[in-house]
Amino acid sequence: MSIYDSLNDMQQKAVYQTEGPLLILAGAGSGKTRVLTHRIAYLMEEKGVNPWNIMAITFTNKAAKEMRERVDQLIGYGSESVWVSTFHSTCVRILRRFIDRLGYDNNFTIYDTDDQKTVMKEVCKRLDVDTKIYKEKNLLGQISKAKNEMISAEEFYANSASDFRQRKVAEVYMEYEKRMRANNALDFDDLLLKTVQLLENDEQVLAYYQDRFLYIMVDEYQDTNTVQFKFVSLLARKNRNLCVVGDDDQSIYKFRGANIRNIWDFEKTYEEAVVIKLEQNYRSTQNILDAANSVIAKNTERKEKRLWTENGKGELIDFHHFDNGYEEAEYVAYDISKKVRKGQRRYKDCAILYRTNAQSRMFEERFIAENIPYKIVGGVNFYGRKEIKDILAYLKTIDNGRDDVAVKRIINVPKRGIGLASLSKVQDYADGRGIGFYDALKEAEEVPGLGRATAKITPFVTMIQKYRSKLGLVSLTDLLDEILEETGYVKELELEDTDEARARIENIDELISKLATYVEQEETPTLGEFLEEVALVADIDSLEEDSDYVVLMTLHSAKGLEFPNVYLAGMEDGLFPSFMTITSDDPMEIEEERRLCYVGITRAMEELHMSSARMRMVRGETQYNKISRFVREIPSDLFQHEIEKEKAKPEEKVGSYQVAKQAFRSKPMVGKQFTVTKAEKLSYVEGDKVNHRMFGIGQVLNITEGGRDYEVTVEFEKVGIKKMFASFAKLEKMS
DNA sequence: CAGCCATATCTTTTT
DNA sequence: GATATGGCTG
Repeated sequence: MSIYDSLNDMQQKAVYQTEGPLLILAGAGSGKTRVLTHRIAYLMEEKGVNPWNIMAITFTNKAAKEMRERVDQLIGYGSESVWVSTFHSTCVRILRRFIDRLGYDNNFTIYDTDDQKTVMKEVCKRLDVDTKIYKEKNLLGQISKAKNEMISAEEFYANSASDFRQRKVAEVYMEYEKRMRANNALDFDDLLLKTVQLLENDEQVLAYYQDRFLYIMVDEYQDTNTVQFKFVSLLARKNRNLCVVGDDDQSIYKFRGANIRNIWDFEKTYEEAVVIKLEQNYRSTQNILDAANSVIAKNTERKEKRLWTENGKGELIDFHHFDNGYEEAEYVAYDISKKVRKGQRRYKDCAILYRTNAQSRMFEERFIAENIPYKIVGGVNFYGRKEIKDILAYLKTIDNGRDDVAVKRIINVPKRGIGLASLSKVQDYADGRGIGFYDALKEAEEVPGLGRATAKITPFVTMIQKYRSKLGLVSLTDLLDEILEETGYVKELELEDTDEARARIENIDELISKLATYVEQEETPTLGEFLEEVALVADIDSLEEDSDYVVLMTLHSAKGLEFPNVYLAGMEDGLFPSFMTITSDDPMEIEEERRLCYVGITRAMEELHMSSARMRMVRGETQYNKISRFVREIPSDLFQHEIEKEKAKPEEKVGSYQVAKQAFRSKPMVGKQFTVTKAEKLSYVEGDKVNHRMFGIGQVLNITEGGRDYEVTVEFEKVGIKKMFASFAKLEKMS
């Protein structure tokens, strides 16, 4: 009796296939982590492979941690030497050691999205880029895309000669790179990109890692992008023992550069590859799998798989159509507390999954009212909070004096009376001398025109220098305490005496204990390493098994998780699938959305609920959405109740109630609203066909005269009924 | 220079 | 509806 006997035939085959390229197509819930962990165990125990010659790469820290724990349980020795980590931390480890060969300093800092934005703002200012036309976020998106495709700033520039806009973006890209380098900082994309550059340009380093990682395993392969693909290929080129695990039906990160072709073309890239399909599902009931299968079957391009299970049929799917989002939240809250009260479920058995983070708010409000413990994953990341970023910026400044973004963030926090004018003088001085911002601060008295501000800057510099000299002498926790004490950061919040300030203090306390935990864990804790760890955590990593709360998160965050009882909320056309994908010309977009739905359904083990709302507030405007097409793709005999047919004439639904409510609401504002531009007369009337630049063609159902503007209700062919202000909507009448 | 108020934009998803 | 940004004033 060996540990491998508990695996099914296909799983065993995957475990025993240790040599050469291997593609494991693992359907949802088919035990792929089991296979990977057993495979690692098998390599060590039966094949005598040294643990440090094995590498397993995942996307999240949570997955990495889980894998390591399970290998530990399986073999109980040597597992700590197996290299199990995420793409990003793997790269950081490599770069910390060798990035000096690319001309960077080895103690580079990692910039998150916020920091990138700050840099981008400066870039735009410097290059005189009109951020009304070229949005910072958009520019960063283009740069990120280029980096994911391994296009350097220089190449981008060379390719942009013909297009004015592209040329502008190229200039921004170059300046952005220049600043990142000056700050000795890398963004998330750089971590991968620089590592690949290093491996490509430095034979020594490449050979070192190729000989180190003799067996490579990659989890969630369907979500790898071009750089990640390149990274893995380079490492595996010599020994070719590359095992990738994934499910093309769960590829949901295209927007982040993931290339589903990587998994589709694996057999072309590695001609000798062995392919193994895992289709037996151990997670869900047959009904849930049937629903998932029928939805995903609508996709045209995919590797055929059909999940089956030995579990019973189980319960039917529960679908509800509510009038609005409040009722939806109310029902879910009620249903969960009922089940907990009856002892059928614990809170942690239940998860609410939605398309957009914004949807979490209503559930949150309801759960607070009903006293249901909950945890929201995603949204504003803990490390994205203002107070946390401020304090981390202090630590970063102390750790790496070249991190201008960090210095600028805190130089006037708490208020020291150092304003923008002074800062730009310092910046000019720094630019003129070709030195960093912080170094310029050190020479404040040399900076022309600073005047009185010098006296405010000097104490700040002295303080930072003091802490810097203390590094390594006092413990990190003491250092942080001193900083908080000396700057008066917490004291200021205490004086504020608001709920918000108290929440911020709590967050700071949590950061303190995180630092303390880190210091305890590590043999030789360093500030730099702590900052790095912090930079690479995702929110999902914080999910704890042992606490009992309902989990709320986006469908994206839910990938890889499972819950006995799942609620898929907001199943509406326009929300899920989103307008963007409905109106897109590219049919692949809706397919990606459908895969997301497939991911959602397959999270459920025993019970699956779905719900839609007829009316929903989205960014301050009311939308009337139809039931999601995905719901209708599920055979009706899988539902507990019959789902209403689509209304032929949806006009009734808008009805008099809506008009009356609208008139009522706009009345008190009438007086002053007349000053606002209001079209004298609209070019269309009820019943006309109109065109909207986003939503396409539709028919005008209703026009209401509000105080400020006409409110027009239109039923669009693609996205359903929308209510909009005439002056914003810019509807064009069609003949 | 800091605090207040008006406006604009957001909503797809995140390592 | 909520938040980030920009402009204005004290």
